[in-house]
Amino acid sequence: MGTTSKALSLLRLFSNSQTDIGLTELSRQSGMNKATVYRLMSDLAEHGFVEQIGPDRLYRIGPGVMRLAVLREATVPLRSIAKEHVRALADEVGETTHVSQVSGDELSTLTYAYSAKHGTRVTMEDAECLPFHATSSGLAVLTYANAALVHSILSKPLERRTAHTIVDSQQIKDEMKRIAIRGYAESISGFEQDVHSVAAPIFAGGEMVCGALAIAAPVGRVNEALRLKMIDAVQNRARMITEIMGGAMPPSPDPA
Amino acid sequence: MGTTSKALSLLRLFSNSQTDIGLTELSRQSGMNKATVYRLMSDLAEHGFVEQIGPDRLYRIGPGVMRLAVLREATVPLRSIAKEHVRALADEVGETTHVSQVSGDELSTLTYAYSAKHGTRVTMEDAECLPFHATSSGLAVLTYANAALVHSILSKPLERRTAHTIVDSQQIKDEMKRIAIRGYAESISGFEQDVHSVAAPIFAGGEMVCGALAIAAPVGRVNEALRLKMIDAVQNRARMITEIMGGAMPPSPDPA
DNA sequence: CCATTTCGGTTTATTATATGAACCAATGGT
DNA sequence: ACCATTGGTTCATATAATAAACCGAAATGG
Repeated sequence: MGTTSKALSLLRLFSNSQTDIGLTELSRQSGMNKATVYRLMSDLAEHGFVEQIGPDRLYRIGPGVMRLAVLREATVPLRSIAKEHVRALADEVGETTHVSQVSGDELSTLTYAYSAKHGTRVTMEDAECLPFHATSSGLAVLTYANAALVHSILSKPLERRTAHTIVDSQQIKDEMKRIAIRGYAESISGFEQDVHSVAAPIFAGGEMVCGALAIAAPVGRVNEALRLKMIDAVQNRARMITEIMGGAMPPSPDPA
Repeated sequence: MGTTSKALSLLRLFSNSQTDIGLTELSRQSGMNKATVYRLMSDLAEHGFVEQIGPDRLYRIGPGVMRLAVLREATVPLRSIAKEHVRALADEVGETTHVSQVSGDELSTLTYAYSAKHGTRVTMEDAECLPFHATSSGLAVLTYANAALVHSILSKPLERRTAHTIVDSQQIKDEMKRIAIRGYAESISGFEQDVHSVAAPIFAGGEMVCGALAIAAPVGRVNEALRLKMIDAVQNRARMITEIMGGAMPPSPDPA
């Protein structure tokens, strides 16, 4: 692996459950030598990708990423567009909604919204990485992703998140065929227990899938009426976002 | 220079006036060999920091930075806080406002807001890099920055942006002393012709300056009444943001 | 319509750079 | 007082980065 890749892979260790990490801990989790990590982190810090904070010199994501993010949004405004629609969709169906985004072989939450309609709701975290095989968003994306990404995901062993998680790659492929025909993906307790979610893909710049829009509700609340409403609403909204992003949904495959 | 630094420095070439750059162009502008740039960009692309787009394979900032940015905001929510106050301040004084953020030895626009009050206004661009010596925001930040940053900025030759730009480092230092006493910085046509701006520093996590809040108005519109209003308003708002960010303004130096 | 330039990408011998074990100094807990 | 950790540093060794030349494809232009 190249030196640059090593440096960038260190950034993957940061998450909302681990926002501040020390030098030794980074070394441990990455498996790299402490001296190496030190130099790499120094390079990253020099460019504002991380910063060191507090008396114990923990690292955290730095301000430099904000400039790039603002620039990214000025070029491809997925997040700002998604924010509006996620809000509107949450109000429309009265459940938690979110948009996630593909980056390489990762899928991460870009923005989400809660509905005030019910006292109980599915809760979300910022910048969470979602598994492709265990979430409706992941399956929606995977269905329309290029063969390289599909292979990359399905060739590795699939983590069992709950008793309902599908961990057999062939079953995933079969499900993808059905999703391609229906136009939406569905997951019942596949990622988190008691969460029922539906998702539809978002395309940008032609027929390239760039993410997914999803609705997540507590399993107990999803009767058939709500389910149909969720499916209908999520597809409509996803189509709207796709259109604004200058994307196009590829035609449904011939069911024959 | 380390390999990682070289890779990251390539990202600096992207700006709102140059969002998509080809391989050869990157090589030219960075001064690095084309093969080197190719490999570095491949590494960056692998991690989603850049992506290649279109038939001519131009590079642009990739989706991967969004995950980090969302994570950063979840940790240090400067942008989301700034957005509200920038909006409120623009409405309050009827002029363009913006918040910029320090990252290493760069200062970049984080968010801005226009006022609908007047037909003419100062316009802004996303993610623009501001010179420390020629903008009120830059001077506000520099005044409270650590000695290393001050030296780093003032030891290089200062670019003359307009006929009014101060390019003498000693004059900048003198001005910084005045700013420290007054608590705000002011620049009249120092960056762009016909723009009069005032700025106040924002602190986070103790007495560390992390950026600045500024108001920019057309020179012709700034009479003494408006000027005083701008100065008062920008300082008040900056204090509010600082407080929310858990920061503290260092005490004014003894005028003696 | 052919010649030329420019593009993104690739190869390979050379060389500069990254690496990691051992080592410090400082801090904190027992 | 001691041991275990921490962040950070050193330097001989080994590995990975580099740059010139090259390739095929696609524009460019006479």
